[in-house]
Amino acid sequence: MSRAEQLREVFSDCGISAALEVVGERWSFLILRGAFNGLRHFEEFQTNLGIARNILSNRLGRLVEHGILRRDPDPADRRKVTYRLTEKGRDLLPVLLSLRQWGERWISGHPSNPVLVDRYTRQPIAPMIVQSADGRPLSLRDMEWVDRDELDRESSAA
Amino acid sequence: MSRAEQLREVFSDCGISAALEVVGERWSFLILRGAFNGLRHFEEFQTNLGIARNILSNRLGRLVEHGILRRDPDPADRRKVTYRLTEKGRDLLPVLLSLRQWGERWISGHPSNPVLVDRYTRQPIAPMIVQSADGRPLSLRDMEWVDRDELDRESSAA
DNA sequence: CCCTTTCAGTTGCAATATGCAACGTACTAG
DNA sequence: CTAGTACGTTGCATATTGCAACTGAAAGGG
Repeated sequence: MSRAEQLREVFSDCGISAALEVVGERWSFLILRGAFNGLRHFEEFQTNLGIARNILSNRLGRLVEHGILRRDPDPADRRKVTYRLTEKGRDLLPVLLSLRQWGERWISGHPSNPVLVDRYTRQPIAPMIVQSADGRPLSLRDMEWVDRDELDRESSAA
Repeated sequence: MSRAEQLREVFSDCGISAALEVVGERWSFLILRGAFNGLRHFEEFQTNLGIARNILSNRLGRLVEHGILRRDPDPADRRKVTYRLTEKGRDLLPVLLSLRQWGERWISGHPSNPVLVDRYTRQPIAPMIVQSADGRPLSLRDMEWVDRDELDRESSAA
């Protein structure tokens, strides 16, 4: 095992590096965004994203491997292949929306199109926020990083 | 709107690609994770992440350029440089936490260390979820992608 | 059936990005 | 004055990405 691989091993204890191993490559998020917006087929992804065909092929394959997309032949047209989100893939929505809202606020400076709305009230969804276990919004100064063992000791001491 | 029109509209304008321009490169998220966990100095990032020095230098520079980190000389030791999150950087916390929680749930399979807790209740923060404007949790089938102009027409028609 | 087009890739090669080890420069500690 | 620390930079090797052309299977039309 190389030094780089060792380090990756050590830090894969953090969910972020674990997640990035799977969806951290270039184009992965944009492909997922496409999938959330209803893209299904290779040619749709390719023309809409403008991604190189070999890279698209590679990324779709990897997302399928990791169980984020499901790859099914189209029964109506046997040339076509349908890629769709699995539950694991759909569960990435908070990540995509957080990223999108941040980009809207700090980079592009205006809301994106299309808008994700509550189907019934027709209101756009709320900004993604960090909340306490009982649902209060928290800002960074209301929070603290605590070592897991330390936290266990605290609660057993109480 | 026809399906073809939908597809044309899907990528016209999206905060995700804007955000990825800035924080989408390899290591950027891990550097930010480090910053949120209290890393301040070049050598700290380097030894903790195991990232190559030239890449670290490049990424820190880019994050500073984009106003996500602030770079200050240390007044006590003029060899040292302090990198710290700006408000723009701190506002990436929902992205980092969503990603982390997804990685914990679907990849690593267990909670990461350290834990982010409510400073006062000592409870770990809640999972990141998508909510309606009035705070109800929403699942994907409660939501819908709508074109902005279309949404405006809906509300003026009502 | 034959010809053309569509779909989902693959291949070869050029351009970028990343990784590693060694080096440089400024500063600090002793 | 010397050794060590902090923050990089440089040169070179490897890996990833991008592009254009090509393939093969399967419609679709006449």
